[in-house]
Amino acid sequence: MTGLRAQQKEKTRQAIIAAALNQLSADRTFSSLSLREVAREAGIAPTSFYRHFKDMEELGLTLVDECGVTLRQLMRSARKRFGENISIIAVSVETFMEFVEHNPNIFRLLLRERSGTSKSFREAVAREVKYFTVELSDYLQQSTQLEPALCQIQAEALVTITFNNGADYLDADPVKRLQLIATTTTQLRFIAHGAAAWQKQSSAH
Amino acid sequence: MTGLRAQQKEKTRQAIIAAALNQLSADRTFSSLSLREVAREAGIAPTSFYRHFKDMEELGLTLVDECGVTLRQLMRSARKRFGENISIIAVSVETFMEFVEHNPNIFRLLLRERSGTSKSFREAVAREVKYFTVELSDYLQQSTQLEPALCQIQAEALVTITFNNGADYLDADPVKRLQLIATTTTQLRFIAHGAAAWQKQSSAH
DNA sequence: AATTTGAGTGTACATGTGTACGCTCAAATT
DNA sequence: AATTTGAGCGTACACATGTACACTCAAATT
Repeated sequence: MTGLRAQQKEKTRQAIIAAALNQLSADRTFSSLSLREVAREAGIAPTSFYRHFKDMEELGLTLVDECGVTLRQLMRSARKRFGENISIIAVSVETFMEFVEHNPNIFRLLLRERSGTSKSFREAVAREVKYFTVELSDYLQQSTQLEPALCQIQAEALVTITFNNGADYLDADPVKRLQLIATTTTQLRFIAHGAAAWQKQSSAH
Repeated sequence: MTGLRAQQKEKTRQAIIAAALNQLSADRTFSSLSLREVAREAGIAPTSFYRHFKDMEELGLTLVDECGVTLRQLMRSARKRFGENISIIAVSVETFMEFVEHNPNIFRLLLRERSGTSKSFREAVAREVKYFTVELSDYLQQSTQLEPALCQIQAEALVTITFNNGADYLDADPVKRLQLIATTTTQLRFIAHGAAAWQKQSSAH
């Protein structure tokens, strides 16, 4: 009892999402997309759009949420790859950059709307980044024995660096991409090292 | 021989710039501004705009450049405040956040157009960030004796962290702002500490 | 079999946009 | 004093947008 009707609806809903994602590129902000254009590419009349989303904004928030799901899957897969003969930092960076490489448009959406025009967008992105940060902070806490507050600050720095280098990765050629992975890894190690030293120093004050 | 005519022109040119800056706010991207609207606020006819700028894009690039000038002035003043009884990291963070506080709209412009739609915009912002990074890297090199490559990577990380926390600073209330200054300072120290340790470790390999 | 529902359509409209074109008239140049 | 220049104006146009409204017609419900 799938509901043949509901099935079709879901199908065009996906077509709308796909059309929007497809139009998000290096030179297209989400807010520069038009309802009509998205509808056109999805193969429906402009007014049919409203059967699925109240707004372009509602569509955008859906995309951000979808992105969050993908990112969390990614993190799970990263944890699986860790432990053989590769450090947690290296595997995280590599996995993240793979994500960027395979989902450039949706990553660009996150990147832009993080400091974008719509408050609910900014909040949605902040939420996704927070998931990312909290899980990392928890991981650091159990694996490094550092103070919670320190883990939190450290995690925030790690995420910031990774996220931003991801942005550069988007526009880089293959050679530059390898360099970027190396640079990012080094910068993350700076932070990890510095945080550990910080705790030692302050507890031995 | 100022040219009374040229004086007037400069005046309306500044009016255009002021109007654009004024319209850039938390919920207005540069690309969402319209020529007509800017002209309206500047008190001129839409078509008069073209006497001053070829494009909205040309206006935007002018704003970015103006921002660069302001930023460099800021860095000079930061260096003057250093050395009394405050560390270079602390004074840099404070100065930067002051800049953000006093020029929220222009900082938002930088922030957004960095990953924005127009290539020439992205390049212009990248150029300004690079000035910032290079000067910092030079400073690190002469004051810490670390390898040039290491200084460069370190400077990039420092700038990334500062820039991003500046973005959060924009939307924060006064209490959160003080916290942010403290957090940022700590994160920068992590990096500085980590970079120094990195060099020791690798030279003693 | 009769009725209700709702996804998708097509038409229509008001609004805002960038910019082409020809004008004015005061400042600058000759 | 005569001429040139150019900042600013007003009109006009073609175009794209969001969405209101009344519709169809097949699937779902009764």
